[in-house]
Amino acid sequence: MNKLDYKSPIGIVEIVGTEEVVSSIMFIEGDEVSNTVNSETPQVLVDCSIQLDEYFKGERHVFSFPYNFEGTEFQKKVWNALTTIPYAETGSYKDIATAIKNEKAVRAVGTANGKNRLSIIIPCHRIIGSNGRLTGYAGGLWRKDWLLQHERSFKREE
Amino acid sequence: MNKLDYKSPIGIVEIVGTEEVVSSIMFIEGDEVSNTVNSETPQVLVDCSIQLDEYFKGERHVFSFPYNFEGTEFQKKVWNALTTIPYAETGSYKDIATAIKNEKAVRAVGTANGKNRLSIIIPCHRIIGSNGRLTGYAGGLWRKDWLLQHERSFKREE
DNA sequence: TCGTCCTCATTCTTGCGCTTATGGTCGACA
DNA sequence: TGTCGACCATAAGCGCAAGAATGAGGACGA
Repeated sequence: MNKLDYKSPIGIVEIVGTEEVVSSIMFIEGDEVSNTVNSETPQVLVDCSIQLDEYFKGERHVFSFPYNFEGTEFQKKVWNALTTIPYAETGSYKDIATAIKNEKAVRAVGTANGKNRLSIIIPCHRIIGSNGRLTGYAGGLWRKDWLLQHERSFKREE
Repeated sequence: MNKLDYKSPIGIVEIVGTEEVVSSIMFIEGDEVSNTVNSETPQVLVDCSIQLDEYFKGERHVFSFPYNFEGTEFQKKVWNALTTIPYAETGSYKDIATAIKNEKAVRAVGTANGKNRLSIIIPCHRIIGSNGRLTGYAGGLWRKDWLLQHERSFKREE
């Protein structure tokens, strides 16, 4: 597996993938970059890091590079539903449950959410509790909070 | 479990049992007696060792003290069949298989035979191959051979 | 005498199914 | 606010059952 680290304002992001697709984008501990770009780094990983950089600058609201996620049927449905939430907006776990026609599977949605390996791209951070609380985030609640505020500050006027 | 060692001409025999019945009589390695008679030794174990001594002297052909064996239904049938073979005589594995009305279970008889824990009392040593070979014995083939010759030399004239 | 195949209860090994515990929830109620 | 019960997919823990391997044999052919 090829790896490439991107240094974001809120920590190192490790990008993992094959020659053709990105399979994992995760915040990792520490503040040192271990995997830098070299002659063997697949172009897709470089593209990903560039788009992430644009995202953190507030310039990019939508991503477009090849990625794939693997999981159970249920998880895929949840993750696909997540991508329908627009930039800077939020939805509740129940909204997702309803969207995939399994209204009572709110907790299962939470679990599937936590299994997502494509941070930021699949916007887990836009899912909050029905009461407005953040409730949880694999990368840490403070990052979830930061990401939401970041998106709101760069929201396009309509 | 109470234990008592008996020193036979062909090695130490370990007698194991409760206060009332003997449950195991096995040849063990080494030539030193570890468990000797003391005030706590159940009478049944002492009786057993006495009868074994008589057997090894050629004086006893039939045993009579309380013992019990545990095993599957099949094993019990095999072991019961074994006890019908008279002193100094032999039978084949097939004979036993036939006796328990399971003629083709010759190998299974061999396996059950090997699981017997009451050496000498249940005369595994009297079972030999159809071709006359000894084929096997948990305590070692040389002991099987010795026991058979021993019994033949003390066989009662009829 | 040696090798091959047949046969049987047991034990060991796997794998599947069921049960239980666990979460990034929600809603009602106090 | 805090507590509590309900609801859902996973993961992990168990139990049981089917399959493979084993062994103290026997019959047969080379």
